[in-house]
Amino acid sequence: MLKRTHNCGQLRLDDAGKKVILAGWVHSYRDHGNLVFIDLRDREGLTQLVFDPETQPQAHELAGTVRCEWVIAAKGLVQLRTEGMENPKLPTGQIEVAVEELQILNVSKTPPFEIDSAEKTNEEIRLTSRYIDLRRPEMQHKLRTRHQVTMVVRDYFDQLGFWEIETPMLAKSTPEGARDFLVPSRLYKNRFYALPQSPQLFKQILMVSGVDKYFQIVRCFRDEDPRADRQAEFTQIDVEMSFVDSNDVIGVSENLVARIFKRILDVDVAVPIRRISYKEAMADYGTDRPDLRFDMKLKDVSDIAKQSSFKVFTSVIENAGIVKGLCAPNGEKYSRSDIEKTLTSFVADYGAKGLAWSKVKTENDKLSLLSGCAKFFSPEAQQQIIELFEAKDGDLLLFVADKEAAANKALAPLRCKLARDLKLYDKEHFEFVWVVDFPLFEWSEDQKRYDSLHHPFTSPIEEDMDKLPAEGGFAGGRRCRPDPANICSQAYDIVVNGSEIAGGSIRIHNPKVQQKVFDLLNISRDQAQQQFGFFLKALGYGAPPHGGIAFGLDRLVMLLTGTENIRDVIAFPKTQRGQCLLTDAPSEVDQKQLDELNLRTQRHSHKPSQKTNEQK
RNA sequence: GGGGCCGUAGCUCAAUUGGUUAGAGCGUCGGACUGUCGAUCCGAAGGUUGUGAGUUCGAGUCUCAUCGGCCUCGCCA
Repeated sequence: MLKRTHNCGQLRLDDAGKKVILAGWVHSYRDHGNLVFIDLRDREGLTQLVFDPETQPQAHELAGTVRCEWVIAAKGLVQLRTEGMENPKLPTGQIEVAVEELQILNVSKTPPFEIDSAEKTNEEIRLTSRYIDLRRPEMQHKLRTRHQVTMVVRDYFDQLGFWEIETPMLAKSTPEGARDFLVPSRLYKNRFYALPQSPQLFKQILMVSGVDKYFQIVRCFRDEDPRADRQAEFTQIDVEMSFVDSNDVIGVSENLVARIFKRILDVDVAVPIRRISYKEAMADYGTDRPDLRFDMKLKDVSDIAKQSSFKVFTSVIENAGIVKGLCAPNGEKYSRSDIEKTLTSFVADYGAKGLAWSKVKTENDKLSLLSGCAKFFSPEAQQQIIELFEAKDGDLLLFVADKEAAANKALAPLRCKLARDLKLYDKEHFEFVWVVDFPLFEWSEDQKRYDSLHHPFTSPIEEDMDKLPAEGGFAGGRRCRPDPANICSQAYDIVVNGSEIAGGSIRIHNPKVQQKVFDLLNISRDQAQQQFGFFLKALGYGAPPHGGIAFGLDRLVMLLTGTENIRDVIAFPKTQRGQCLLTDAPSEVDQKQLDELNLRTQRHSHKPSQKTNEQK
């Protein structure tokens, strides 16, 4: 076999005159009868090979038989291309390799889709023949970027004295959180491991162990329905540190983010990254992961609306609801029917019962509200609204009247949709923000109890310790004033362009405080012992104050590569229904395997698993 | 579990109101061709319209079911 001396993206003008050997895939061939050209591709690029029947008849003849995606090696002379024949689209376009010897290393069937037009190809086919899809330069760029990010991460944490430590994949099922993937135990009948939703408890225990600074690039599993930016199997950059407060973790994290964006995209991230409180985020943007590339803040107009004659508004306010809205700059381009069909049905998807609107127009040298719900407002009220939103001629005001949480739920995505439609931001730009001061709990109406907003191991701020319910009178040495709804946590999320890329917190390191949180979450003592006993016990043996954070690697790489689809940044992703189209997992198993695991399935029909796209 | 969009040649798409033998580009195969780079020119092959029922004289088109893909609500401590 000819051993390559260079890759296909490497040769330049300066290399002219060198004898080289290249190897790769036939990207395309152009057979002129006389000359044959082959664009040879590997992950580094394309190089043109030229075969001349006059000088190398043997190689030329063989080249005529070659087809796309065959694997070949070619030995020849690097030469300048004839004048006027350079290809400015290729980095190697100044030169070509005049082949003297050609070896066919392997033939290939005709690929199921053309490499060049794969961008438009049905994803189902791309996933079924993933090995072809991954040959595409765009996909290789994403694989490479992902690799580069993990290398920056490892290098960064190593320099700061962090240790990368692996934690078990076969772990214990936890009652809270997402649905677990279960793995039956062969040695213990009726017992199961769970694949980790995150290494949360292990990393905290590593702090108890004195590891001090831990990180891990780790696979996590949550058995919930996928989305465009979510897979059941995903990767976290998991971090935990001892003897730290929020600012320490935030500092380490934002410097990492800055380094990643600098190294990968040469983008400077201004550090420290600004912070806003959860309360502010919810009030101004209706979500705890606001997209700050554009302004268009939400405003509560309840005070003005309750004096209107609009029944929808007044009755909602009487029932403890609010009227909240936003001002879409130049939103007049939405017609009445756009608003009443498209936008109204958009917010309806998020549970809004309606969408009130009004356009802002200049009349007699004065801004006023026009059409829609304008007629329900007095001229004075209209002026108040215009001032509140700082509305201008041609703007569109949109309102949702509902309970505060419901209004936010509809308005936050509406705000993003409008910004997208109206092109209010630069797609290439990144806007970072820390969201801090989350409440520790939120009331769950379904379950009639409090729920952790972050997770149950998040610590309250010192000042709010005494708002936890009493447990034998103990409240961190202070008197108790139970007020769970108003406990502020030491949690923090970093949000980029409306996407949460990391979240973390300072943890509870006092077993008594931890126990009280479990109590409040209505986790019984028995249950807590059974599920978290090992952890509570560990906290009892000198747990240092500690905290950490976890980054979503997949989403980070999506941002860095400008991808909207998480499957594009995962080499072998699953479909929306959790299938791997390449391998046909999940598949049925032999009865023998089930017997060994002491498992009996409810349906015994053992039809052979269906191959989706068998190649001939 | 709910909602939406989609499924026609290997790939991307077309096919009038339900009406003749389902078309095109790319790819594939064969041939031609002195420098191409999305080569060009000539020719050919390639289809159970995802699957199954139904309505109809007649279904790619309408109805129902089903399978699959994507988006989304719920869900995702």
